[in-house]
Amino acid sequence: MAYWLFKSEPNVFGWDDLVAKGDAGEEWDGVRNYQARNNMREMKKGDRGLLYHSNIGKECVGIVEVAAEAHPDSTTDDKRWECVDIKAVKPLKNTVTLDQAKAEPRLKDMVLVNNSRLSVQPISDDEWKVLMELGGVE
DNA sequence: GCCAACGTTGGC
DNA sequence: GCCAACGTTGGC
Repeated sequence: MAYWLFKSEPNVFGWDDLVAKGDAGEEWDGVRNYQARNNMREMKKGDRGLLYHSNIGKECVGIVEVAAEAHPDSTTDDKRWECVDIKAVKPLKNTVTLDQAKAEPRLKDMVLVNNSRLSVQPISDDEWKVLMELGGVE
């Protein structure tokens, strides 16, 4: 199983909004970045990820799951853009802030720390374990 | 609100 | 195919 990190601005679409969507989840549309799109194409149904709040909070807030694999982005007719559906699994007991990630030596290679602008990022198995530990998830 | 970093666009 | 200019993102 692969792990991913999804970024969003909570005042636009945040964790609470995703939770409100329930098991149906939400189409992660609007991504107009090739790297992010390529990452989404790699996703398999059932892959896990974290939702990260940018600007406000700057923290990972909860665990999400890929509910549907890449399909055309319904918000555009441009064939280049695809997106996946994700749903909320459960919130982290402790949110993991960007400062914590930066301060954690085992996360020094995390994409979030080095390229905070990429909106959909891969997380390695090792990084995931550290994040779960920091997040208070057994 | 500012500005640095990055990605994309378009002229050559 | 290169690179300057531009727009956007996101941390501060």
